[in-house]
Parts: sequence; C-alpha cells; structure tokens
Amino acid sequence: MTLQQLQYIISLDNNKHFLNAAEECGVTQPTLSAMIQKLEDELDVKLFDRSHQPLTTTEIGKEIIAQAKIVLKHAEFIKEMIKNKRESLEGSLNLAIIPTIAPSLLPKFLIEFRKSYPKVDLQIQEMKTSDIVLNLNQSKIDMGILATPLEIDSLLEIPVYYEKFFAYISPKEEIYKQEVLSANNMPLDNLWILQEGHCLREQVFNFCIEKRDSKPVYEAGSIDTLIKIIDENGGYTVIPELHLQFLNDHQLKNIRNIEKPQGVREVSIVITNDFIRERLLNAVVDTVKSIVPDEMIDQRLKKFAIRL
Amino acid sequence: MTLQQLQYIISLDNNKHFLNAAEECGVTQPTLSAMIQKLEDELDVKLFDRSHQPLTTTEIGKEIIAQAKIVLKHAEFIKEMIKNKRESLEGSLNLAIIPTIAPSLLPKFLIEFRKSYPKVDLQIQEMKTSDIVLNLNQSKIDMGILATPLEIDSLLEIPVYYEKFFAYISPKEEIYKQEVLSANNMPLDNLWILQEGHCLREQVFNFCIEKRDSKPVYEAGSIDTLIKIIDENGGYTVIPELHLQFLNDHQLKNIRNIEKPQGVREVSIVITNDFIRERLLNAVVDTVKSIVPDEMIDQRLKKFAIRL
DNA sequence: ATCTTTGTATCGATAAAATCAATAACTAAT
DNA sequence: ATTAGTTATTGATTTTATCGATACAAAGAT
Repeated sequence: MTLQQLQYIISLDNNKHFLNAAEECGVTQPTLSAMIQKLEDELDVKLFDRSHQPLTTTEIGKEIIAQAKIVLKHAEFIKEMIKNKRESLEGSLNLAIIPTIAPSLLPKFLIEFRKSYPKVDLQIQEMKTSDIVLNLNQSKIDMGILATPLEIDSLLEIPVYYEKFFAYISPKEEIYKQEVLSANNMPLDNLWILQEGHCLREQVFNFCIEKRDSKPVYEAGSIDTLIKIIDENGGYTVIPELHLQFLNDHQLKNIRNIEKPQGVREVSIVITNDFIRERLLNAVVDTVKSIVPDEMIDQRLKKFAIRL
Repeated sequence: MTLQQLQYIISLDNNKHFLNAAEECGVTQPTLSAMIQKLEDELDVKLFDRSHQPLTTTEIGKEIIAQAKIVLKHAEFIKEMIKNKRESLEGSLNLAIIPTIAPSLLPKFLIEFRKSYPKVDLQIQEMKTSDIVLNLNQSKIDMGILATPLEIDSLLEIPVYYEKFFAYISPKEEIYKQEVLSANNMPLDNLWILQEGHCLREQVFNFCIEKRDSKPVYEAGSIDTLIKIIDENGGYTVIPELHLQFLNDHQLKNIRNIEKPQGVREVSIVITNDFIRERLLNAVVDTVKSIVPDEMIDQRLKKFAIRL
C-alpha cells in the first residue's frame, strides 16, 4: 500500500472511469489499472466493480476510500506543518548575543521587536561566541547575534551590519594629540583590553596589534568598565561604533578614528543550517537593521571586516 | 513522500542509529540513508542532525515524526477495517431466497440464526433466481439462497445441501400404482407445474421431460397450491424433499420416488465474488446445514444435481 | 442479430526507483 | 595520531512503475 495507490483509488472513485482518473493522476490508463489491481491484490479486497458501466465502488471500497482520504490528509499535513513553521511569526525564540554587542543593540531591539511581533515569545541570553556556537549546535538556542565570520559548516551567518572600531584615549596619553590613529602603529603600552573569551579582544589583537608579543596587557570585563578605568587611570582602548551613543560630550572628545587599515567588525545573525523559520529570521534581521544607522548596513564595509 | 519513507524516519528516530534502524526496516544502511535523504530533500527540511553521536532528531523532525506516526496508524487502519469486516458477526445482512426453498427452510432458519447471531440485523426477501442474481450484481442484497449451479462469473456459490425430487401423484392417476417412477418415462398429461420464473419448473422440465415438446402444461404459483389442486382435481407434480414435512399422513401416501435418473437439486448460498464477510458467510452456511438432515448435506449427491 | 463505440485489461518494452555490496568519508574517543 | 564506530557515496543490479499498442469485454446503434 502506497500513498500513491491511495491517491489513485480516490481519483477513480471520483471519476468512476479509468481513463479520466488516469488523466487526473497524470498517468496512463494501463498504469492506473495495474496499480489499483495491485492494491486490491495486496488488501485481498475488490474495491471497484468494473462489470457495470459506469463502474461502481464496492461497499468495502467506499469505506476504504474514506479512510484513504484521511490518510492523505494527514500526509499532506506534514508539508503543511513545514510551511507553517517557515511562515509563522509565533512561538518561542531563544536568542543569544555576545556581551560587546548586547548593551548597544538590545535595548532598542527589545522595544522594536516586541512591538512588531508580539506573538513571539522572545528569550534572550548574553553569552560569549564559543557558547553560542555550542548551544546552537545542541539546539539549545535558535539564534545568535555575534561577530562573524565563524566559518563553521553547520552554521549559517546572515550579516546585518558593519561596525567600525574607534580608539578611546585618555588625554594623559601621548597619542591623544593625534587626530587619526594608524592601526598598525599603535602602542602596546597602556592598552586596556577585554578579558579572554570576548571575541572583541581577539579582533583588536588581530586588527591593530599584529606584532603581538609576550607583553602583558591590562584586562577588564566590559567596555563600560574599560572606559571608566581609562577615565580614572589613563591609557586607551578600542571600542565599537555603537558604543559611542553611551559617551557624554566630554568622553566623546577622547574618541579617535583609526585608519590604515580601518577596522570593522561584521555583526551577523547566526542560525543552524537546519533552521527553517524563515519569516521569523527575517523579522529579527529586519528589526536589527531598522535600529542601526543606514551607513552601517552598507555592504561595502564588508571588505574591511576583520577575520580571525 | 511515501509511507515507506515515513516508516524509515520513525525507525531511525527510535534507534538513533542508521545501521540498527536499517536492520529493523529490513534494508541495508545505504538504502536507509538514501531514502531518508530523499525525503529530507523533498520536504526541504533536515529531520536528523547526524553531526553528533548519537544522532539527534531536529525540532521540526520530531514534529514530523509524530505526524508520520499518525499517518501510518491511519494507513494500517485500512487493513484493520478489512480484517474486522471479514471477522465481524455484526451489521445488516440482506438475504434473498427463492419461493420454492423459502417455506421449507426459512422458519427454522430464522429461529436458529437469530438465536446464534443476535447482533446481525437480518433482512430477508423472497425473490426468483433472476432477480436475486440482478440484485446481487447491483449490491442491493448481500446473499441469496437458491438452486445452483448458475455459472455466473461474478458470483460465488457455496453448496449447502442436495434435495431430492419426489413425485406427488393423485390416486386418480394411472401412474399412482407404480411404486417407483422412472424419470425419463413420465407422462406429460396431467403434470402440474409451477409458473414461469420458478427455476424448479425448468429443473423439472430438464429432469424428467427431456422430450419436451409443445404440449401445454398446467401451471400454479406455489408448491402448496399445486398439491391442493392435485388433491382436488387429480394429476401429479414434482416436489422437493424438504416439502414433505408439510404433508399429512394421507398426502404422504401420494409420494413416489423417482429413479433413473434420480433428480436432485443443489441448494447454495450465493454471494458476489467481492463478498468479504467470511465469518458471517460461515454463520449462514452453518445455520442452514444445521437445520437440514445430515443425509442431504452429503456431497455424493452432487453428481445427480440437475444442470440447466 | 451484427457492428460500432466505449471502456478496461493485458502484453512487451522502457524508464525510474529502490536496493545492495563495497568502500570512502567522517566523528568521537583513546 | 590512531582506531573504532558511524554515515555517505559509488556503481551495479533488481524491482517497480510506466508507457504505447492491442486484445478483450460490455453497452449502444443500425
């Protein structure tokens, strides 16, 4: 018994005519005849009485066809389920986000997303990149927002914006006098940097401290802390563009552009490659893009993105 | 999507192991792999995550497998329905019986059958052979009790008993003096016979009036009437064995055996060849046999049965 | 009745598919 | 890094579904 055979007997029952039913099924009449005979043989039951014109469905045949319709309905429903899943804007969504993005993105994101998609039960956790990858692969979370590229086969990255790096420099520092910093010419001394685990740390190393040697660096747990330390103690650090919104006028004077090369991090929505809730994915992507300045979405920035 | 593929993913979900699942399904592991991949391609959805050990079922995969189980259940139910139908001793049963059998069989049959199978809703109609055949072929009745063989392709005959013919002769007749009648030597004069449409009429013609010519015969509507006519007016007729029970002692003296050849009619339960209620069929057959003398069930009588 | 017309089954050939054995590729653990 | 365990791939083979042509059967028409 196959779904196809069930389709065939339903069609024949509708048409009461092999040729018409065959046409409806997109096969020739001999094929339909053979397949229906085969089903009748397997079930050891005559489904149709072909001795009259037009042919009639036997008593048991009618019952079986009614049941066959139920079977096909339930089979079709599988495709329905998938379609729904793809198109649905409901259900729970477990989102993880790295600490160096969270503070500058989450506040606005939460407001926007909840307003636009109130039926989505949004759960957000802050975690570092490696944990996001782990949890994604274990299907413990649905989505991550983090710096890319990761280049992991099982994961899919959808870049949403490109964020420049800026130097935040204490007036006590020598380089404070420079209007623009050159990336490959930044002093290691007095560079404050995030603790291990933050990808931003690695990116900064990769980006401006190419000649990275054994010299010790000072470490902190968050960008906010870094800035406070520098305000009090001097020194400098590298912060992402979206963090500028949190600085007061006085602090903004400590910001310097970095050039040659210009540092940019690619921020992406990351999902597993079996993620199928396409519409929900678009919802997240669109929401993030809506709260980020247009210039940051410009794909041309991609060429400056730091790869680890 | 095929039922087989659904079976495969259910098995893999149970086993979390291609090799074991393949064994359970009675195929090799490559076959299982290929079939599951094919389904995943068709649905455009990853059902299993093979990157971990043991493999896991994806979120959507779990939902689909739950639905697949429902589909298979409903498909299996088709076979279940057929089995039930075969084995059931319930529901309605429309039975037709020819007039020359009805009076001698029905009274006892009704009592017995209703006692043994109270859940069967038995409906009985009396009709002549041609109508029974017609109604069987149109599925208007389920079963007929009549004289066979019919030799109709679409119908199935289950012989239940063999009924001898006896001559009922008025004492006024010349042949009344004979102790035994010879079938091929019976006079046409004063032979009373049933109206056209009764197969018994044709059987009598075939049986003892081989040299049937244009000579007119006298006709009546029932065996009872025939006997009353003969009692009053003289003449003779041919009656079936089971009718003897209705004759009084006086009338029984008018009975003569017929020999060379001995006439016998085969009485069968007749159904269409798509009849599947096997157990119900057996119930009817057994009931009829139980109310007929054992000698009449003897298969050896078959060779004397009259063919039309 | 005989002959069309219409409808279904059968036949032989072909195309599509499922299946297998062998083996490569991959994963996880030692 | 090596090994054991697991899944994917490959190429050959078998099975199944399909087709076109035609035979056969039943119902209508002449």
